[in-house]
Amino acid sequence: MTSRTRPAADRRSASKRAAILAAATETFLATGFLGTNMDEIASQSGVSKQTVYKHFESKEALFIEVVSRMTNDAGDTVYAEQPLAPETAADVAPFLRAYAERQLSIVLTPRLMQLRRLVIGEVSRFPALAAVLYDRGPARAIATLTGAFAKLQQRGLLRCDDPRAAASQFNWLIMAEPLNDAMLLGDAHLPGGERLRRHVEDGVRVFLSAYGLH
Amino acid sequence: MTSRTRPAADRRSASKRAAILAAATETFLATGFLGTNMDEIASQSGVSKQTVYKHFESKEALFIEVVSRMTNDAGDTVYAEQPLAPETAADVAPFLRAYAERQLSIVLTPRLMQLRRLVIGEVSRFPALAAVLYDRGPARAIATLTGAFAKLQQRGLLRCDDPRAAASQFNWLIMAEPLNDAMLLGDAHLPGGERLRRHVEDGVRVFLSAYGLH
DNA sequence: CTACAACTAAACTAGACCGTCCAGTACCCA
DNA sequence: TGGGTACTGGACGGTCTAGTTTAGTTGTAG
Repeated sequence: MTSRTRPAADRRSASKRAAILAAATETFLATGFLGTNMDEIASQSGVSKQTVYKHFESKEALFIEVVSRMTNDAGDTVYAEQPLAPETAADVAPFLRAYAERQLSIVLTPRLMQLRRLVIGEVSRFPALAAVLYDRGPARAIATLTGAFAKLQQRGLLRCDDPRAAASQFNWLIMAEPLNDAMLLGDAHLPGGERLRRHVEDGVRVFLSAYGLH
Repeated sequence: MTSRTRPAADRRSASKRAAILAAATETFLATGFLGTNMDEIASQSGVSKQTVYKHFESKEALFIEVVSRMTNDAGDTVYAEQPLAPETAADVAPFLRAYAERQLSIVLTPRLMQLRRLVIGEVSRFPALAAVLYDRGPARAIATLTGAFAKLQQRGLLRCDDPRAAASQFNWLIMAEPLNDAMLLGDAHLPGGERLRRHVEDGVRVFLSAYGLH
């Protein structure tokens, strides 16, 4: 048994591991799974190839680790704080607008768009990764909204029999257009500032025509 | 000059070309651009590799041809016939439902989902292909809807100042959820029958709460 | 029958890439 | 100081693949 804790060596090893993960993340995002080679990752992380294989069993294992990690981090960032549901009818629209703008500005970033493209392109090779992204992304967003809408319904601030359906509709009313455009047309088409605000405004108006107190 | 028309040889050549395109389509859809090899395409199409390279300059050229062709064919199928805009207020909801169901049932097929995944996964390598898919897909759908909504607005059957915005909202209210789910969770999650009808029903109801006469 | 174009089958070139191996080095701990 | 562990750097085996070449076949047109 050599396994008495050796803090210095462990710290060194951990930092190498982190460097490998960082380089692998950039490379996989830029060139995809098959388009990436392990020599490149090693050289980009300033580490020998042997060390890469000491930390990760194979290219596939490294890829899975990279994508899972990024997906989880992104999910945690988006849902770090839960906005509280409003108390009065007048607060509903501002609440929805604030939620939507926050959601859009966090999710519609070049890195997350590229992660999404990567995962979608590898659905047949790595279906589990896509399932995780689904779970940490849209599923989590809609679950959160469902909870908020159910509360609003109880307080008589929203007229929705089916909070789950309303949540999905709201989510996609807000996210679908910019997400789809960016997916196909590239990150240059991500909306920002005034465009984003108007888009949210329009979506919330339509949603509240159907479900608001009016 | 040897180029006197030789119908028999030309027919033979054209059918080989078609066989290559068919095999290449299946293979690229199944395994992606980098995951596909040219020997496989040759053998699947019952043709020598030399003949593949006689018809297509390179793997890239063949890929571009395959994807462009499939994208255009799909676009033409979806928009083969334009449903006419309705004349009376009572016809608006059924018209929207019919449009939506038709659109969904044509677009949400395993082959088109796989094409979309393929193109999205190759956005950085082949941005032009993604732009074409955007053009033949969502852009065309929204343009068609914009025209219909403008007509309905003129006839006083819809209250929308901005037919373009309304068209985008309607399109995504209908398409976004099933499209996104299928993209990440696979074709097994494509909705059909009763589920699809209820989804359309819900979407149309929300849309008409905002833009209908009532 | 001849010329010719398309095609076949298979070998081949040239290079990329995953994963392993090995000899030697740096660093930490007792 | 000695022992052990992680790391380096480069070579290497084995495999795969885009694209080319070569030698020979088929079938059609005139």
